[in-house]
Amino acid sequence: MSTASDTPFRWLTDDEQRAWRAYLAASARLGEHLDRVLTAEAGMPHAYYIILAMLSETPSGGLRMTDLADVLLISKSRLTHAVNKLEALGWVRRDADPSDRRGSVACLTEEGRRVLVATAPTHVTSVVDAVFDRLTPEQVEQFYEISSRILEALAPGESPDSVLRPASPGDPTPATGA
Amino acid sequence: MSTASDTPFRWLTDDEQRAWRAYLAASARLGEHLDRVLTAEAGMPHAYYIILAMLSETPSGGLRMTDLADVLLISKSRLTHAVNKLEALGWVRRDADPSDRRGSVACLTEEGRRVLVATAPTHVTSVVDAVFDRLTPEQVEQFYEISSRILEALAPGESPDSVLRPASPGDPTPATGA
DNA sequence: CGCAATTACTTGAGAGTTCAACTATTGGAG
DNA sequence: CTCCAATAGTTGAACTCTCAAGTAATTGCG
Repeated sequence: MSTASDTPFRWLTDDEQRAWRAYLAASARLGEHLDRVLTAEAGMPHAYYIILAMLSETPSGGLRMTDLADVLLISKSRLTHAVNKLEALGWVRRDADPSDRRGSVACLTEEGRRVLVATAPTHVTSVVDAVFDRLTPEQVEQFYEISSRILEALAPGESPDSVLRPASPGDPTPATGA
Repeated sequence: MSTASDTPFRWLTDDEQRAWRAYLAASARLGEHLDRVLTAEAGMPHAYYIILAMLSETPSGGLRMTDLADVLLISKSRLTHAVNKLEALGWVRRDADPSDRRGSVACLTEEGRRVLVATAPTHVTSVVDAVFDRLTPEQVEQFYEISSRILEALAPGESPDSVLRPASPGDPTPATGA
C-alpha cells in the first residue's frame, strides 16, 4: 500500500516548492479567468458550464442526479443547488425517473443546448489561449500524466479517462470540444 | 505579439481534451482536499493558510494590505474579508502604517505564528502525499513549466518565481516548507 | 409480507468570493 | 496653496459551495 505516507515526514524541496507555488497561482487564476469569461458570455460560472456540457454528451441529453454528480465528482447537494439555478434559467429541466420515484433526471433543454453551443467557442478559445497554445505536445502529455497521478491520490478507483465523461468509452457528441 | 488568438479558432485535440478533463478534475479535488485537511486541522481554508504563510516569510511578519494582495494575486476586497476573519481569530493584527494614514499593515500575531507552525507539517504532508511523492523529478520540473506558461497568459508581467513570494529574491524563513 | 437499512435527493444555515460602490488620504498640476 | 485625480482600503449584497440534517422511496432480510 502506498496511499498515505509510510515514508517519514519531509518538507518540500526547493524545486517542489517552486512548482507548488507556480501551480497554486496558475490554477487559481485559471479558475477565475474561466469563470469571468463564462460569466461575461453566458452569465454562469464554469462549474455550470461543465454540467451543461456533460448533459450534452449524453445520448438522451439527460442524466440521473446521482449519476451526474458522480461523473462530475461533486456532491449531490452541490448539484441540487446548481440544477436549481440552471432550471430557473430554463437551461435544464428535471424529469421524473419512471423506474424510481425517488430519482429525477436532469435534462438539457433546447434553450440550454443553444446557450452551450453559443458559448462553447468562446470558452474553448479562452482555454486554448491560456493553456494549450502555450504547451508543447510533450507538455500536454505531461499535463495529463501529472493530473492523473494527483487524481489517483484523491479519487482512487476513478479512472482519469472516465472522469468528466458521461458515456465512458466512445463519445457520442464530441461537439463540445472541452 | 502572441497574447490572444491571432490563430483561427480551433477545438481541443483528443489529447488536449483528455489532459484538460484530467486537470479540471484533479485541480478541483486537490483544492477541496487541501481545504478539508486545513479546516479539520486548524479551522481555516487553504486560502487563509497561504496568507499566514506569506506574512511569516516577511522579515517583519507584516505587509501592507495592497502589497499582500499583490503577492497573493487576489483582490483587495477578498483580502479585506479574509483579514477580518483572521483578525477575529486573533491570528493577524492590523497595524497603522506610519507613512500613510490610508494604509494598514497586516501582521502575524504570536498566536497566528503558532497556529501556522503547528499546522504546516500536516498540510505539507497532504501536499506531498497527494502530489509530490507521485511525481518523478522530471514531472516536478514540467509541473513548474506548465504552471508558469499558464501564469504567463493570465498574469503577464508576473514572474512565476516572484509570485507567492513576499521578499522576492532570497528567502528569509524557508520554515513553512510550502 | 413487514420493517429496518439504504439510497435519492433536498433543505437551510454558514462561510468565502466577487463586484460595484463608497470613504479617506495622498500626490501632483497649475 | 488649491484642487482633482489616483491610491488604500472597506462595505454590503449577491452568489456558490459545504456540511449536517431531513424527507421520501426502495431494497432486502427474516
